[in-house]
Amino acid sequence: MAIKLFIVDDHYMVIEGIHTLLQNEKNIEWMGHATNAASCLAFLQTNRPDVILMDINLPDKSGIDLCKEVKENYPGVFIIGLSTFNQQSFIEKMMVSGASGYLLKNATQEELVEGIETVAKGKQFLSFDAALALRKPDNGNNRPVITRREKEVLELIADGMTNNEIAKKLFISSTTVDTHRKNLLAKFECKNVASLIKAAMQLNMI
Amino acid sequence: MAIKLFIVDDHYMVIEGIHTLLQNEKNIEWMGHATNAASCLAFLQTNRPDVILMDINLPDKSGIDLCKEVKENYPGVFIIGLSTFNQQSFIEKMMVSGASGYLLKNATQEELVEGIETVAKGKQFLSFDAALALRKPDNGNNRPVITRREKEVLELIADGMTNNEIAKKLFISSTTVDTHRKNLLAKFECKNVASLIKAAMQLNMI
DNA sequence: CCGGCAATCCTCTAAAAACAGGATTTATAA
DNA sequence: TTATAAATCCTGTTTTTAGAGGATTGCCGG
Repeated sequence: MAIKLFIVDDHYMVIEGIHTLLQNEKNIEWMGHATNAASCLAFLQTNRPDVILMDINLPDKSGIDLCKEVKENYPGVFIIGLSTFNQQSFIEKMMVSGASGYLLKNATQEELVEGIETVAKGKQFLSFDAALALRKPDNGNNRPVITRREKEVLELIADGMTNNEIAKKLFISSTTVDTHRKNLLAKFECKNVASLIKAAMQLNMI
Repeated sequence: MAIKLFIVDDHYMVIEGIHTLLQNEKNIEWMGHATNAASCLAFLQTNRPDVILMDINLPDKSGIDLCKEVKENYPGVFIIGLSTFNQQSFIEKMMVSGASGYLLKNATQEELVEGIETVAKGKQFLSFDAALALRKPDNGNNRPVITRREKEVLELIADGMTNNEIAKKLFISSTTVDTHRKNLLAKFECKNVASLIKAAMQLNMI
Protein backbone atom coordinates (compact mmCIF):
# COMPACT_ATOMS: atom_id res chain seq x y z
CA MET A 1 0.00 0.00 0.00
CA ALA A 2 1.30 3.40 -0.99
CA ILE A 3 2.49 5.88 1.62
CA LYS A 4 0.09 8.80 1.82
CA LEU A 5 2.11 12.02 1.84
CA PHE A 6 1.12 15.58 2.69
CA ILE A 7 3.26 18.72 2.58
CA VAL A 8 3.20 21.94 4.57
CA ASP A 9 5.45 24.61 3.13
CA ASP A 10 4.85 28.18 2.13
CA HIS A 11 7.15 28.01 -0.90
CA TYR A 12 5.45 26.92 -4.09
CA MET A 13 8.78 26.20 -5.69
CA VAL A 14 9.62 23.68 -3.01
CA ILE A 15 6.19 22.05 -3.16
CA GLU A 16 6.43 21.71 -6.91
CA GLY A 17 9.98 20.47 -6.63
CA ILE A 18 9.10 17.72 -4.20
CA HIS A 19 6.08 16.81 -6.26
CA THR A 20 8.25 16.42 -9.33
CA LEU A 21 10.94 14.50 -7.52
CA LEU A 22 8.32 12.02 -6.29
CA GLN A 23 6.31 11.81 -9.50
CA ASN A 24 7.57 8.40 -10.47
CA GLU A 25 7.47 6.91 -7.01
CA LYS A 26 4.53 4.52 -7.17
CA ASN A 27 5.03 3.76 -3.51
CA ILE A 28 4.16 7.31 -2.51
CA GLU A 29 0.73 8.87 -2.89
CA TRP A 30 0.56 12.65 -3.12
CA MET A 31 -2.32 13.87 -0.99
CA GLY A 32 -1.75 17.57 -1.48
CA HIS A 33 -0.22 20.49 0.30
CA ALA A 34 -0.87 23.39 2.65
CA THR A 35 0.99 26.69 2.74
CA ASN A 36 0.31 27.42 6.39
CA ALA A 37 -0.35 25.74 9.71
CA ALA A 38 -4.06 26.55 9.81
CA SER A 39 -4.93 24.85 6.55
CA CYS A 40 -2.76 21.91 7.50
CA LEU A 41 -4.82 21.40 10.67
CA ALA A 42 -8.02 21.84 8.69
CA PHE A 43 -6.87 19.19 6.24
CA LEU A 44 -6.13 16.75 9.05
CA GLN A 45 -9.68 16.93 10.35
CA THR A 46 -10.92 14.97 7.36
CA ASN A 47 -7.77 13.30 6.07
CA ARG A 48 -5.13 11.06 7.52
CA PRO A 49 -1.77 11.07 5.75
CA ASP A 50 0.96 8.63 6.78
CA VAL A 51 3.75 11.15 6.52
CA ILE A 52 3.85 14.95 6.60
CA LEU A 53 6.78 16.92 5.24
CA MET A 54 6.75 20.10 7.29
CA ASP A 55 8.73 23.29 6.81
CA ILE A 56 9.99 24.72 10.08
CA ASN A 57 9.23 28.28 8.96
CA LEU A 58 5.57 28.88 8.34
CA PRO A 59 3.80 32.20 8.04
CA ASP A 60 1.33 31.71 10.90
CA LYS A 61 3.10 29.37 13.28
CA SER A 62 6.51 27.76 13.66
CA GLY A 63 6.82 24.26 12.31
CA ILE A 64 8.01 23.24 15.73
CA ASP A 65 4.73 24.24 17.34
CA LEU A 66 2.67 22.78 14.54
CA CYS A 67 4.57 19.53 14.84
CA LYS A 68 3.79 19.32 18.52
CA GLU A 69 0.12 20.02 17.90
CA VAL A 70 -0.21 17.47 15.14
CA LYS A 71 1.52 14.77 17.14
CA GLU A 72 -0.74 15.41 20.13
CA ASN A 73 -3.89 15.01 18.11
CA TYR A 74 -2.76 12.49 15.52
CA PRO A 75 0.09 10.48 17.00
CA GLY A 76 -0.04 8.01 14.12
CA VAL A 77 1.10 10.61 11.61
CA PHE A 78 4.85 10.70 11.08
CA ILE A 79 6.44 14.07 10.52
CA ILE A 80 9.62 15.02 8.72
CA GLY A 81 11.03 18.50 9.37
CA LEU A 82 12.08 20.40 6.30
CA SER A 83 14.41 23.37 6.25
CA THR A 84 17.34 25.07 4.61
CA PHE A 85 19.08 25.36 7.95
CA ASN A 86 21.09 22.53 9.38
CA GLN A 87 21.39 24.18 12.76
CA GLN A 88 21.63 21.75 15.60
CA SER A 89 19.15 23.74 17.68
CA PHE A 90 16.43 23.64 15.03
CA ILE A 91 16.86 19.98 14.30
CA GLU A 92 16.83 19.09 17.96
CA LYS A 93 13.71 21.13 18.64
CA MET A 94 11.91 19.51 15.77
CA MET A 95 12.82 16.02 16.92
CA VAL A 96 11.91 16.82 20.51
CA SER A 97 8.54 18.06 19.29
CA GLY A 98 7.80 14.65 17.89
CA ALA A 99 9.23 14.68 14.38
CA SER A 100 10.52 11.38 13.04
CA GLY A 101 13.03 12.93 10.72
CA TYR A 102 14.69 16.00 9.30
CA LEU A 103 15.49 16.76 5.70
CA LEU A 104 17.45 19.67 4.31
CA LYS A 105 16.07 21.33 1.23
CA ASN A 106 19.19 20.47 -0.69
CA ALA A 107 18.46 16.79 -0.15
CA THR A 108 18.70 14.60 -3.24
CA GLN A 109 15.78 12.64 -4.64
CA GLU A 110 17.24 9.48 -3.13
CA GLU A 111 17.43 11.01 0.33
CA LEU A 112 13.90 12.32 0.01
CA VAL A 113 12.43 8.97 -0.95
CA GLU A 114 14.49 7.10 1.59
CA GLY A 115 13.45 9.54 4.29
CA ILE A 116 9.75 9.19 3.57
CA GLU A 117 9.92 5.40 3.39
CA THR A 118 11.95 5.14 6.55
CA VAL A 119 9.70 7.27 8.73
CA ALA A 120 6.58 5.61 7.30
CA LYS A 121 7.85 2.45 8.95
CA GLY A 122 8.04 4.29 12.26
CA LYS A 123 11.80 4.65 12.19
CA GLN A 124 13.82 7.85 12.39
CA PHE A 125 15.57 9.47 9.46
CA LEU A 126 18.01 12.37 9.27
CA SER A 127 19.47 13.66 6.05
CA PHE A 128 23.21 13.34 5.86
CA ASP A 129 24.13 16.92 6.68
CA ALA A 130 21.52 17.12 9.41
CA ALA A 131 22.91 14.01 11.04
CA LEU A 132 26.39 15.54 10.83
CA ALA A 133 25.21 18.72 12.53
CA LEU A 134 23.61 16.73 15.32
CA ARG A 135 26.60 14.54 15.86
CA LYS A 136 28.92 17.47 16.43
CA PRO A 137 29.27 17.36 20.20
CA ASP A 138 30.16 20.96 20.95
CA ASN A 139 30.10 23.30 18.03
CA GLY A 140 29.02 26.45 19.81
CA ASN A 141 25.53 25.96 18.51
CA ASN A 142 24.56 24.63 21.88
CA ARG A 143 22.09 26.88 23.54
CA PRO A 144 22.49 27.32 27.24
CA VAL A 145 19.38 26.48 29.21
CA ILE A 146 17.97 29.66 30.64
CA THR A 147 14.90 30.20 32.78
CA ARG A 148 11.80 32.18 31.87
CA ARG A 149 12.86 35.06 34.06
CA GLU A 150 16.35 35.09 32.64
CA LYS A 151 14.99 35.21 29.12
CA GLU A 152 12.78 38.11 30.11
CA VAL A 153 15.73 40.00 31.57
CA LEU A 154 17.87 39.12 28.57
CA GLU A 155 15.38 40.70 26.22
CA LEU A 156 15.12 43.85 28.26
CA ILE A 157 18.90 44.13 28.38
CA ALA A 158 18.97 43.78 24.61
CA ASP A 159 16.47 46.61 24.42
CA GLY A 160 19.03 48.84 26.06
CA MET A 161 17.58 49.00 29.53
CA THR A 162 19.79 49.30 32.61
CA ASN A 163 19.44 47.15 35.68
CA ASN A 164 17.49 49.88 37.43
CA GLU A 165 15.08 50.34 34.58
CA ILE A 166 14.50 46.61 34.31
CA ALA A 167 14.01 46.40 38.08
CA LYS A 168 11.26 49.02 37.93
CA LYS A 169 9.62 47.38 34.97
CA LEU A 170 9.55 43.93 36.56
CA PHE A 171 8.81 45.19 40.07
CA ILE A 172 11.89 43.54 41.53
CA SER A 173 15.08 44.81 43.08
CA SER A 174 17.91 45.91 40.82
CA THR A 175 20.20 43.48 42.63
CA THR A 176 17.95 40.67 41.49
CA VAL A 177 18.20 41.89 37.95
CA ASP A 178 21.94 41.97 38.43
CA THR A 179 21.91 38.36 39.59
CA HIS A 180 19.98 37.31 36.51
CA ARG A 181 22.43 39.27 34.40
CA LYS A 182 25.38 37.53 36.00
CA ASN A 183 23.75 34.15 35.55
CA LEU A 184 23.18 34.92 31.89
CA LEU A 185 26.82 35.90 31.44
CA ALA A 186 27.87 32.67 33.13
CA LYS A 187 25.51 30.48 31.12
CA PHE A 188 26.52 32.00 27.82
CA GLU A 189 30.16 32.05 28.92
CA CYS A 190 30.44 35.71 28.05
CA LYS A 191 32.42 38.39 29.80
CA ASN A 192 30.13 41.33 29.07
CA VAL A 193 26.78 42.26 27.57
CA ALA A 194 28.16 43.00 24.13
CA SER A 195 29.26 39.43 23.57
CA LEU A 196 26.19 38.17 25.42
CA ILE A 197 23.80 39.88 23.02
CA LYS A 198 25.81 38.72 20.04
CA ALA A 199 25.78 35.13 21.24
CA ALA A 200 22.10 35.21 22.11
CA MET A 201 21.18 36.62 18.73
CA GLN A 202 23.31 34.10 16.88
CA LEU A 203 21.48 31.37 18.75
CA ASN A 204 18.14 32.97 17.89
CA MET A 205 17.29 33.45 21.52
CA ILE A 206 16.28 37.08 21.30
CA MET B 1 12.75 33.75 -29.60
CA ALA B 2 12.62 31.95 -26.28
CA ILE B 3 14.29 33.40 -23.21
CA LYS B 4 17.28 31.26 -22.25
CA LEU B 5 17.17 30.61 -18.51
CA PHE B 6 19.79 29.28 -16.12
CA ILE B 7 19.48 28.63 -12.39
CA VAL B 8 22.00 28.72 -9.58
CA ASP B 9 20.64 27.27 -6.36
CA ASP B 10 21.91 24.60 -4.05
CA HIS B 11 18.46 23.19 -3.34
CA TYR B 12 17.34 20.45 -5.70
CA MET B 13 13.77 20.87 -4.56
CA VAL B 14 13.74 24.48 -5.63
CA ILE B 15 15.40 23.73 -8.95
CA GLU B 16 12.89 21.00 -9.69
CA GLY B 17 10.07 23.22 -8.53
CA ILE B 18 11.00 26.05 -10.84
CA HIS B 19 11.55 23.60 -13.66
CA THR B 20 8.07 22.23 -13.18
CA LEU B 21 6.47 25.64 -12.84
CA LEU B 22 8.02 26.68 -16.16
CA GLN B 23 7.45 23.40 -17.99
CA ASN B 24 4.63 24.70 -20.11
CA GLU B 25 6.16 28.08 -20.79
CA LYS B 26 7.13 27.86 -24.46
CA ASN B 27 8.64 31.29 -24.19
CA ILE B 28 11.29 30.13 -21.73
CA GLU B 29 14.10 27.73 -22.56
CA TRP B 30 15.61 25.76 -19.71
CA MET B 31 19.38 25.74 -20.10
CA GLY B 32 20.16 23.88 -16.89
CA HIS B 33 21.33 24.60 -13.40
CA ALA B 34 24.33 24.89 -11.10
CA THR B 35 24.39 24.21 -7.40
CA ASN B 36 27.31 26.51 -6.63
CA ALA B 37 29.06 29.65 -7.84
CA ALA B 38 32.05 27.87 -9.37
CA SER B 39 30.06 25.71 -11.73
CA CYS B 40 27.90 28.66 -12.63
CA LEU B 41 30.99 30.57 -13.76
CA ALA B 42 32.26 27.52 -15.62
CA PHE B 43 28.95 27.23 -17.42
CA LEU B 44 29.08 30.86 -18.47
CA GLN B 45 32.42 30.38 -20.21
CA THR B 46 30.73 28.40 -22.96
CA ASN B 47 27.08 29.42 -22.64
CA ARG B 48 25.20 32.65 -22.63
CA PRO B 49 21.80 32.59 -20.93
CA ASP B 50 19.52 35.61 -21.10
CA VAL B 51 18.41 35.39 -17.51
CA ILE B 52 19.91 33.77 -14.41
CA LEU B 53 17.86 32.98 -11.33
CA MET B 54 20.34 33.16 -8.52
CA ASP B 55 19.95 32.13 -4.89
CA ILE B 56 21.58 34.58 -2.50
CA ASN B 57 22.88 31.76 -0.32
CA LEU B 58 25.34 29.53 -2.10
CA PRO B 59 27.74 27.06 -0.54
CA ASP B 60 30.95 28.53 -1.93
CA LYS B 61 30.15 32.22 -2.35
CA SER B 62 27.36 34.65 -1.58
CA GLY B 63 24.94 35.28 -4.40
CA ILE B 64 25.69 38.96 -3.99
CA ASP B 65 29.35 38.45 -4.87
CA LEU B 66 28.56 36.05 -7.67
CA CYS B 67 26.10 38.54 -9.08
CA LYS B 68 28.74 41.26 -9.15
CA GLU B 69 31.22 38.95 -10.83
CA VAL B 70 28.79 37.78 -13.48
CA LYS B 71 27.69 41.30 -14.29
CA GLU B 72 31.28 42.46 -14.66
CA ASN B 73 32.15 39.75 -17.14
CA TYR B 74 28.81 39.30 -18.86
CA PRO B 75 26.88 42.55 -18.56
CA GLY B 76 24.28 41.33 -21.05
CA VAL B 77 23.05 38.61 -18.70
CA PHE B 78 20.15 39.67 -16.52
CA ILE B 79 20.05 38.34 -12.99
CA ILE B 80 17.14 37.75 -10.64
CA GLY B 81 17.94 37.28 -6.96
CA LEU B 82 16.15 34.39 -5.31
CA SER B 83 15.67 33.95 -1.61
CA THR B 84 13.34 33.09 1.21
CA PHE B 85 14.20 36.32 2.98
CA ASN B 86 12.50 39.55 2.14
CA GLN B 87 14.91 41.64 4.13
CA GLN B 88 15.46 45.09 2.76
CA SER B 89 19.19 44.82 3.20
CA PHE B 90 19.51 41.64 1.14
CA ILE B 91 17.33 42.91 -1.62
CA GLU B 92 19.15 46.20 -1.78
CA LYS B 93 22.55 44.52 -1.84
CA MET B 94 21.48 42.26 -4.65
CA MET B 95 20.13 45.15 -6.70
CA VAL B 96 23.22 47.28 -6.06
CA SER B 97 25.34 44.35 -7.22
CA GLY B 98 23.67 44.49 -10.60
CA ALA B 99 20.62 42.26 -10.28
CA SER B 100 17.58 43.21 -12.35
CA GLY B 101 15.09 41.66 -10.01
CA TYR B 102 14.31 39.83 -6.81
CA LEU B 103 11.94 36.95 -6.30
CA LEU B 104 10.92 35.33 -3.06
CA LYS B 105 10.76 31.57 -3.02
CA ASN B 106 7.09 31.67 -2.17
CA ALA B 107 6.43 33.48 -5.44
CA THR B 108 3.59 32.11 -7.53
CA GLN B 109 4.02 30.73 -11.01
CA GLU B 110 2.61 33.95 -12.43
CA GLU B 111 5.13 36.08 -10.57
CA LEU B 112 7.94 33.80 -11.65
CA VAL B 113 7.07 33.96 -15.33
CA GLU B 114 6.35 37.67 -15.18
CA GLY B 115 9.66 38.29 -13.46
CA ILE B 116 11.69 36.37 -16.02
CA GLU B 117 9.94 38.01 -18.94
CA THR B 118 10.27 41.46 -17.46
CA VAL B 119 13.98 41.33 -16.75
CA ALA B 120 14.66 39.68 -20.12
CA LYS B 121 13.46 42.95 -21.63
CA GLY B 122 16.01 44.80 -19.56
CA LYS B 123 13.50 46.10 -17.06
CA GLN B 124 13.48 45.64 -13.30
CA PHE B 125 11.19 43.29 -11.44
CA LEU B 126 10.52 42.81 -7.75
CA SER B 127 8.11 40.24 -6.38
CA PHE B 128 5.24 41.74 -4.46
CA ASP B 129 6.53 41.16 -0.95
CA ALA B 130 10.05 42.21 -1.89
CA ALA B 131 8.75 45.46 -3.33
CA LEU B 132 6.80 46.03 -0.15
CA ALA B 133 9.89 45.54 1.97
CA LEU B 134 11.82 48.00 -0.17
CA ARG B 135 9.11 50.61 -0.23
CA LYS B 136 8.93 50.93 3.52
CA PRO B 137 10.48 54.36 3.88
CA ASP B 138 11.67 54.34 7.46
CA ASN B 139 11.11 51.06 9.14
CA GLY B 140 14.25 50.99 11.21
CA ASN B 141 15.85 48.86 8.56
CA ASN B 142 17.88 51.85 7.52
CA ARG B 143 21.49 51.28 8.20
CA PRO B 144 23.48 54.14 9.56
CA VAL B 145 26.56 54.97 7.55
CA ILE B 146 29.60 53.99 9.54
CA THR B 147 33.25 54.27 8.66
CA ARG B 148 35.73 51.43 8.19
CA ARG B 149 37.30 52.12 11.54
CA GLU B 150 33.96 52.28 13.28
CA LYS B 151 32.96 48.95 11.80
CA GLU B 152 36.24 47.47 12.98
CA VAL B 153 35.64 48.76 16.49
CA LEU B 154 32.02 47.62 16.40
CA GLU B 155 33.07 44.08 15.65
CA LEU B 156 35.63 44.02 18.43
CA ILE B 157 33.04 45.37 20.87
CA ALA B 158 30.70 42.60 19.79
CA ASP B 159 33.46 40.11 20.51
CA GLY B 160 33.37 41.24 24.11
CA MET B 161 36.51 43.35 24.17
CA THR B 162 36.81 46.41 26.39
CA ASN B 163 38.03 49.78 25.16
CA ASN B 164 41.48 49.07 26.55
CA GLU B 165 41.76 45.71 24.84
CA ILE B 166 40.60 47.17 21.56
CA ALA B 167 43.05 50.05 21.94
CA LYS B 168 45.96 47.63 22.33
CA LYS B 169 44.81 45.53 19.43
CA LEU B 170 44.49 48.48 17.06
CA PHE B 171 47.54 50.37 18.41
CA ILE B 172 45.49 53.43 19.26
CA SER B 173 44.54 55.18 22.47
CA SER B 174 41.62 53.91 24.47
CA THR B 175 40.11 57.38 24.32
CA THR B 176 40.00 57.06 20.56
CA VAL B 177 38.22 53.76 20.89
CA ASP B 178 35.82 55.47 23.24
CA THR B 179 35.17 58.17 20.65
CA HIS B 180 34.39 55.56 18.02
CA ARG B 181 32.12 53.87 20.51
CA LYS B 182 30.30 57.11 21.18
CA ASN B 183 29.92 57.79 17.47
CA LEU B 184 28.53 54.31 16.97
CA LEU B 185 25.99 54.82 19.73
CA ALA B 186 25.00 58.14 18.18
CA LYS B 187 24.74 56.76 14.64
CA PHE B 188 22.66 53.79 15.71
CA GLU B 189 20.67 55.97 18.09
CA CYS B 190 21.34 53.57 20.93
CA LYS B 191 21.97 54.33 24.56
CA ASN B 192 24.29 51.45 25.37
CA VAL B 193 26.18 48.56 23.82
CA ALA B 194 23.45 46.02 24.43
CA SER B 195 21.00 47.76 22.14
CA LEU B 196 23.82 48.69 19.78
CA ILE B 197 24.82 45.08 19.22
CA LYS B 198 21.20 44.05 18.82
CA ALA B 199 20.57 46.77 16.26
CA ALA B 200 23.79 46.04 14.37
CA MET B 201 23.03 42.34 14.21
CA GLN B 202 19.48 42.92 13.05
CA LEU B 203 20.86 45.06 10.25
CA ASN B 204 23.39 42.37 9.39
CA MET B 205 26.28 44.67 10.07
CA ILE B 206 28.24 42.30 12.27
C1' DC C 1 11.54 14.37 53.18
C1' DC C 2 15.32 16.31 51.25
C1' DG C 3 18.19 18.09 47.57
C1' DG C 4 18.30 21.09 43.85
C1' DC C 5 16.83 24.89 41.35
C1' DA C 6 14.43 29.23 40.39
C1' DA C 7 13.71 33.60 42.00
C1' DT C 8 14.38 36.88 45.13
C1' DC C 9 17.45 40.11 47.98
C1' DC C 10 21.83 41.94 50.14
C1' DT C 11 27.02 44.31 50.61
C1' DC C 12 31.24 45.86 48.88
C1' DT C 13 34.87 46.97 45.35
C1' DA C 14 36.83 47.90 41.06
C1' DA C 15 36.39 48.42 36.39
C1' DA C 16 34.12 49.99 32.56
C1' DA C 17 30.99 52.61 30.00
C1' DA C 18 28.12 56.74 29.24
C1' DC C 19 27.96 61.69 29.20
C1' DA C 20 29.96 66.30 28.31
C1' DG C 21 32.99 68.99 26.86
C1' DG C 22 36.75 69.82 24.05
C1' DA C 23 41.24 69.53 20.18
C1' DT C 24 44.51 68.14 16.18
C1' DT C 25 45.86 66.08 11.81
C1' DT C 26 45.09 64.38 7.36
C1' DA C 27 42.83 63.57 3.37
C1' DT C 28 39.37 64.37 0.18
C1' DA C 29 35.65 66.47 -2.19
C1' DA C 30 33.13 70.78 -3.51
C1' DT D 1 40.93 76.85 -1.19
C1' DT D 2 37.88 75.97 1.91
C1' DA D 3 34.85 73.12 3.89
C1' DT D 4 33.96 68.43 5.44
C1' DA D 5 34.75 64.18 7.29
C1' DA D 6 37.66 60.55 9.42
C1' DA D 7 40.69 59.35 12.75
C1' DT D 8 43.24 60.51 16.35
C1' DC D 9 43.78 62.28 21.32
C1' DC D 10 42.59 64.72 25.79
C1' DT D 11 40.15 65.93 30.75
C1' DG D 12 36.69 65.51 33.58
C1' DT D 13 32.16 63.45 36.12
C1' DT D 14 28.46 60.20 36.81
C1' DT D 15 26.26 56.01 36.05
C1' DT D 16 26.41 51.27 35.24
C1' DT D 17 28.40 46.92 35.13
C1' DA D 18 31.40 43.14 36.53
C1' DG D 19 33.26 40.37 40.16
C1' DA D 20 33.09 38.15 44.68
C1' DG D 21 30.90 36.96 48.39
C1' DG D 22 26.76 35.84 50.52
C1' DA D 23 21.27 34.61 52.08
C1' DT D 24 16.15 33.38 51.95
C1' DT D 25 11.91 31.55 50.12
C1' DG D 26 9.16 28.34 47.65
C1' DC D 27 8.45 24.67 44.60
C1' DC D 28 9.12 20.27 42.36
C1' DG D 29 10.71 15.50 41.74
C1' DG D 30 13.11 11.43 43.26
